[in-house]
Amino acid sequence: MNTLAGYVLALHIARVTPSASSLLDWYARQRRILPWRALPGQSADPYAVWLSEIMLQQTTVVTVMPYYERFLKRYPTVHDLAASPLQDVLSAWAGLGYYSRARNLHACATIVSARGGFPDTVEQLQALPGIGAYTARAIASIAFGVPVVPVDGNVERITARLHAMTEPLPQARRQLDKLAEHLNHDPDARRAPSDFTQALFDLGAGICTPRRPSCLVCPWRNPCKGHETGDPARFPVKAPRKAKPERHGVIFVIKSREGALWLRHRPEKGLLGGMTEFPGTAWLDEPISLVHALSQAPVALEPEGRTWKVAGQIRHVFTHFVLNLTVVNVAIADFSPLHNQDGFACPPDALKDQALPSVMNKCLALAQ
DNA sequence: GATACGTGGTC
DNA sequence: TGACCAAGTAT
Repeated sequence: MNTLAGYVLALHIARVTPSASSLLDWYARQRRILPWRALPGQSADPYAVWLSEIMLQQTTVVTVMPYYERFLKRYPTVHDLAASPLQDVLSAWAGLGYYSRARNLHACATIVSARGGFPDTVEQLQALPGIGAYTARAIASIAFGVPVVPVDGNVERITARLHAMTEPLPQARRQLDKLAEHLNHDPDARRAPSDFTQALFDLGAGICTPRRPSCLVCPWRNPCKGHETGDPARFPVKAPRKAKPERHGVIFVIKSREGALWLRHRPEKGLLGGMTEFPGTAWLDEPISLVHALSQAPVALEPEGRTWKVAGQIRHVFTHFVLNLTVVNVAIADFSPLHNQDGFACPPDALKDQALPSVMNKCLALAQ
């Protein structure tokens, strides 16, 4: 950092110095009870903290809750998770999104189980699959009492508001990291790393919220420059996002007389990596003609006894594109003609154990 | 640094 | 209705 930038930064920090003790006092009264969170005076279980942190990446607490409970019941320890086949883990993760998390979760569990437990330093944690700069610091501070501040969306928002930062994200990220780190210079924060980290999360989730922050009851209202501007909700400033392109495809829900469905596994990497899907065309920028698509069905649709029908269309929004799928129902006597195709027959009662992502459940719902 | 990577809820 | 948002990571 050059001298001028350093000077400007020092000036900001000198002007905005919230006290850790006021936040910790607020947290002692207002802390949320969460299943992965230790009660006051107890120490957190690293496995529970890790599992919750991975699930909570870009995902709300409400969404995570039932998945977390199910996972903990199914995999009580990291060793149980490590011993499970990846497909079972993907099935348990299905619907939660960002499926590389589930693949990395399993890989991480294997390593941790083999070494006999989680490491307790930021550096060693961050070397594990699926654990980046944020999660390593979250686990280290919450589970092991290491005095570091994990910078997630909450901490970014709180910090950007404290300093009324006008530099837009994501460019401002490096500067926000620096400013957030200074929160930890307060000895009161360093004395209680676990509580301080979780207090920041709760402040971000309950008070310093994205849309309508409740500044009147905020323990850090006083030094907050964002509050001083009268419109704290405009921080952090964000760069405009790019428009999502549309993609199109046709998908076949092929059902046998006995009610079994023909499924296949997606490639291990990339979009919905390792998840289960119905066979179909590639997803392309332009709509594909139905006639052309039908020729790509895994089974010929002509012979007597096989019927097909367009069930309808589904529209599904992914992170970086919008997918339009035409769902075609195909009725077939049995799966013998598909024997050499890429895929497998799934009996009705085995469907719940499949790793079907939400987009595929949407197709299934339409087909039935 | 930019891009790929899901989903469901809210206003 | 659509745009934004949620405890980010890997490449």
